[in-house]
Amino acid sequence: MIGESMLNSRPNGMPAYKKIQGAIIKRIESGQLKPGDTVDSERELAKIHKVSLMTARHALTALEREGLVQRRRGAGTFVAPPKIHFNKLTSFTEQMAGRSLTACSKVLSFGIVDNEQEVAARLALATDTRLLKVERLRIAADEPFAVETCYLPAEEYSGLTRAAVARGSLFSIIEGTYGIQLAYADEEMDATAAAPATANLLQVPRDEPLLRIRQLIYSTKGKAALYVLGLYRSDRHTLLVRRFR
Amino acid sequence: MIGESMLNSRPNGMPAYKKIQGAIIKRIESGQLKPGDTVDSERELAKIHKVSLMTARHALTALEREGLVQRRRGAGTFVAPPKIHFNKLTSFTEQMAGRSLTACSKVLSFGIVDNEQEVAARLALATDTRLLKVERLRIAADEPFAVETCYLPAEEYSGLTRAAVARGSLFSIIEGTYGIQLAYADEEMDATAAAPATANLLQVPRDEPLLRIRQLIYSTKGKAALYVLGLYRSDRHTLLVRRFR
DNA sequence: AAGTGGTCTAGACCACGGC
DNA sequence: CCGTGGTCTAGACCACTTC
Repeated sequence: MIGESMLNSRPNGMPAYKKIQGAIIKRIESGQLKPGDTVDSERELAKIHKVSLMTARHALTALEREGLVQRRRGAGTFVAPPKIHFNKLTSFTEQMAGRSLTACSKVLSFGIVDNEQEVAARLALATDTRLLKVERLRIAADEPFAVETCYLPAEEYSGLTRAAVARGSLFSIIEGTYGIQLAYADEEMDATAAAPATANLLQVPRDEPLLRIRQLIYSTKGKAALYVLGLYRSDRHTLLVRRFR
Repeated sequence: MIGESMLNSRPNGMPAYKKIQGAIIKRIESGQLKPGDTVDSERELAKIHKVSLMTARHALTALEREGLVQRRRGAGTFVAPPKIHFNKLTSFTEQMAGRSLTACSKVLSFGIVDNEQEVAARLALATDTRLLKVERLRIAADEPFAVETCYLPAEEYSGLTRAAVARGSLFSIIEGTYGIQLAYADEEMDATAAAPATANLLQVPRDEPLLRIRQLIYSTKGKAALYVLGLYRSDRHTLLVRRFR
């Protein structure tokens, strides 16, 4: 079989290891597999899906890094406790959908700026580059819980309207309409006190501690695609991350 | 050569892919490789280190997830900008050493508790389990910048003394003296206002916004090894994380 | 066209865990 | 002991970027 075209065994665009992941995720989400249950071993998965060991292994390794399963040498692979998908870059809309919360956003401002030098620098652009600046209030379960300010290079997203942003997820617009695949985000987190205007928007007292997150989101081409500054109500939002040794 | 013992090609315990990583890291840290420079390709690395493609590939893939290099299909692998080692679980001591800062700690308290039910629950232990509680003030560049409270199952770390904790890194004690390999940490981050006592320790005004991090650190066996609650001066510490889509 | 990373094969041996 | 994950081989084809 050596030398056989990959197209034969993979007519669509989905890699085999992702199919395997999908099958496992489905069994976890449907409740068929509960936390602590053993997942099919590498060898079993290889047989079931008719792939080599390395491919089955790749599927499990990636699932472990996403926190969905836990692997123990000599013992097996087990379903992890149902934590949030840490280390996974997801849009507000996607996150809320995952927790089955009613969520919406209100566009506070929408326009072009060309004098935000720090932001331009972070995006690795000339300091006078025209940037599209969008401020949005994020609301979940009828409570405001974050103010997010996004900056995008105006040239690359020409035609983007306030209405489009108000209607749907910014991520899906970028990935769908503009065909830019987002890859990862470097995030900087610290705490800050709510300024009067922000406090008012979030309906919290002045100087309330807020979680501040600055995201620099990159495309698969390694280019900075957008910059997001978020201020989160700490009583409604805690961030989860997994770090490896 | 099929079937040859692994021991022949790997007399010591270091896997080949880690050796390759080490060689690359060395060239980056010595300045021989600067940000943006191309790293040896998979095929070159395979030849140089006399390993198969999959092994060379494994080395580069892992380095990319640590943020050290950036890979672009069709183009090559490039040295990433010198960000902090996000997503890497490191001890305070290790972090400070990496930034060549003089760092020290002051042990504020050290003793056994058995009534911290929430902590015991997070460690997946009975609510009345005896826990070793260690409070420390972290100081960098002669400025206090964090208060950390660690909880460890007292039974598993019997013999641990206040003097030992004061002297060295808790991580190195756990991994060295007790032979427990730490694997990863799930961290929860939010913002909180400094209580009077905390503000005093950190030399900040009362109610100053602080970054609060709750770490649940796991061993390679998948067991919760310790719980750490940290309060960080936001003006001296921002957390960096990379999230993937 | 040449080179790169992404996916994949069909196996191998090792270290470890649980019975 | 047997099954598990961890490492590894010596290649293959594909999709993509750069020239």
